[in-house]
Amino acid sequence: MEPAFLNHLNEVQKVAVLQSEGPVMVLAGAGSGKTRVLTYRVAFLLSQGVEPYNIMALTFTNKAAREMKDRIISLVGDQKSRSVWMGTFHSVFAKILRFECEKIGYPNNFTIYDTDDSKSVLKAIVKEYQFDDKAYSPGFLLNRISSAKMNLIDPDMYLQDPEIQYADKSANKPLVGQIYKEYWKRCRRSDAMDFDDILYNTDLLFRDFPEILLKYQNRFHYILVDEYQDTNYAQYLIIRRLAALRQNICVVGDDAQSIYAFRGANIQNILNFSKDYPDHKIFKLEQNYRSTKNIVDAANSVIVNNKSRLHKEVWTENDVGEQISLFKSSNDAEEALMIANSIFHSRMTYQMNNSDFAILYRTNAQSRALEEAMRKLNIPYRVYGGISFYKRKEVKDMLGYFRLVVNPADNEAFFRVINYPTRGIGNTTINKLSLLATQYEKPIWDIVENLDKIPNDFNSGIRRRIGDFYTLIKNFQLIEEKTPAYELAKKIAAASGMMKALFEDKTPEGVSRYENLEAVLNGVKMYEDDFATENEGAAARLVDFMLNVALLTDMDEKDDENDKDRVSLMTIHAAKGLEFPFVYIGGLEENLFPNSMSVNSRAELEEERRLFYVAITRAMKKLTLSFAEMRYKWGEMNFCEPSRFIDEIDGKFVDIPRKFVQKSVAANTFNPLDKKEKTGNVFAKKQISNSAPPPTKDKNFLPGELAKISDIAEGVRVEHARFGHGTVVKVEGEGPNIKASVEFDGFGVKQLVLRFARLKLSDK
DNA sequence: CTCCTCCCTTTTTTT
DNA sequence: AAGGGAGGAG
Repeated sequence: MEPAFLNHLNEVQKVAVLQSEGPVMVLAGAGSGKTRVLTYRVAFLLSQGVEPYNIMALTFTNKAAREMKDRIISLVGDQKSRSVWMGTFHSVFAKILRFECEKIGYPNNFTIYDTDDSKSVLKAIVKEYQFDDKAYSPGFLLNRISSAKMNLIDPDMYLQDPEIQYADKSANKPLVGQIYKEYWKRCRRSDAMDFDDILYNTDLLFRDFPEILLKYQNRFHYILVDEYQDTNYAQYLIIRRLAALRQNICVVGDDAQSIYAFRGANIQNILNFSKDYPDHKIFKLEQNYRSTKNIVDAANSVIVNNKSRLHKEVWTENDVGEQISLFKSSNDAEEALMIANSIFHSRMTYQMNNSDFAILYRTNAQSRALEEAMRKLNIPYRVYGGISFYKRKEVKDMLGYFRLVVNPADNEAFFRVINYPTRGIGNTTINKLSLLATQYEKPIWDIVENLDKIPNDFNSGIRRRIGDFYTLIKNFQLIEEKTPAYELAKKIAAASGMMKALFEDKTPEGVSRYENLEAVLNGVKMYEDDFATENEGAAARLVDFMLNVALLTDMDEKDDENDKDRVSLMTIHAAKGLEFPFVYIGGLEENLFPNSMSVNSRAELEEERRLFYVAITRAMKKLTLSFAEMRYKWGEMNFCEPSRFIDEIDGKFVDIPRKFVQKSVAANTFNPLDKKEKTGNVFAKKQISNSAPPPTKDKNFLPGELAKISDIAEGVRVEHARFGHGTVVKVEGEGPNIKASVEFDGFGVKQLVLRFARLKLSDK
């Protein structure tokens, strides 16, 4: 008999859920309930008697996994749902590696290096080899290495591949392969895996050890993958291996929402599905339940501009709803205030909660101005992403101690804590130790451990200090296995001297840092409790906690139950999979969104457009777009052009105030080049003539009007609020910093920054 | 060895 | 705007 909860689904969703055996792909438009299908599928399987530990569900964030789990619990109960393997690719496979990695030469207390650790290793390599640190910046190298690993290319393959070598040589960076090899060696030596290694090594494990693969094939009878369009090659291959035996695999995805190509996501994975599983079934979910007709249609009108996409028609039976609003502001601070104001009023008018609102943006840096505005208007908010809790210095330091206790070979952890709090072991000493480690090809810890057996020139004072540090850490290493995580963490925190150092710092920052340390310890405690629930009361060790914490992001932080009613601020990437009644998208400007890094190729531009599509389709009831004419970047004010994406939305869905169009076109006259491009855009033209009469051509400006910057030229007569009338004698500078020297009648020559001067044209 | 100041780069998105 | 690195004083 079908469980009653299946009545919550529409016909297609239901069929997709009931098709529980064999390969299934669900292609689903935004808001059409794809996560719902996954959730109900798991619930359905459980209700049919499938054992929870036979199901693996991979999601994009830990938060998504947790929400799905809660939902399943509410459908079929706690007992049945608890031991479903649910989580991100990284967290699920890190867990498997913890059990199996000895096969591939890692101890099971391996460390997971985060991006900062990886960069720090790369920086050290470039420095030691005295390579050009401009050409070989850590960020660039990590990108290269990461792409290689995602495509399962190890250093030897990298060095032997003629195409890659040619590309690196042409880019004048022939040494990348060599650095990759050294980086690989050092990670191994430190018993450390970076994010990409988790996938690479999982694939390696399954590739080279068929008996292990078989074990997990027999373990996971049913495999479900969310956001399939964003999987990379390594993830694709792992899934294919695991599913090969039973072929009970269900993937859901939407090619129009693929926004992680920069992280190796490959749309090919969707196309390959049909080839890999000839017996597959495909279901298309095209009815949107989330958004108003206006929003759905506007999103469709944007995405048709992409050439590469699979055919899919998203439609809705929902109300037409309000038109999309467009805000124009003169700078980022004003934009933020407009948005904050609008939230304030909408919340009153429609009797909504703060949590019904979200502000989305392209880059994390944009959150600052928005936060200020929210504070000014006393609107509670939460920023997701940005500087995550686990990236703060004091938190990383504390975790550094934990890491070194759990894995003595972890060099990055060693560097981090050897002299913090300061214990008289300075850079010279650390460099010497580091050099010895490279010479002996050993972790630094081994050098420290055997300092009296190897020749060195440390004086007795330094030896004693190093010895003290060694003893401090060693004592904890010896009891790690037998001590529950929280108890050990508390001891380490106290003995390290960190608690004391920060407790004594009574500055506000110091107090907050101390609180952060307490939060870390609370985190250990909470983890220990969860671990006990999931493992029949077993006590978590610190090593378990560390594996988990390395893969947490602050998207995953649990919301404070008592303080949930906040406006959400996040990047569009982070907003994927979420929905809000009211959505604001800020910073719709050329070179910001689409980002200047992504306007050089069609593929990149199309990804930006998909990102815009994702942003639009987060909105349920009301969408507001916003752009500013000026914005701070790297501490400097810059002029901005409205984003081309605004023009791509069919004008009939957008509410453009009349005065606004005139002003906006006038602003564009500033840059003659851009104007040419704009008028060449049929969409733009049509939109403007649809919504407003053509703007007045203002060659014959009227005296008394505020002058446009382009009008200011040598010889022009102007009027200033304080200095009165005068003649422009010189114009210099560029963009926002254009200055004019004006000879005022009676005040002499003054230099004015035009964007502040508010000059009027004068006929006197 | 430690602490301070100045100068430099950095930001596109994330597990 | 802010954090990290280099360089100098104590």
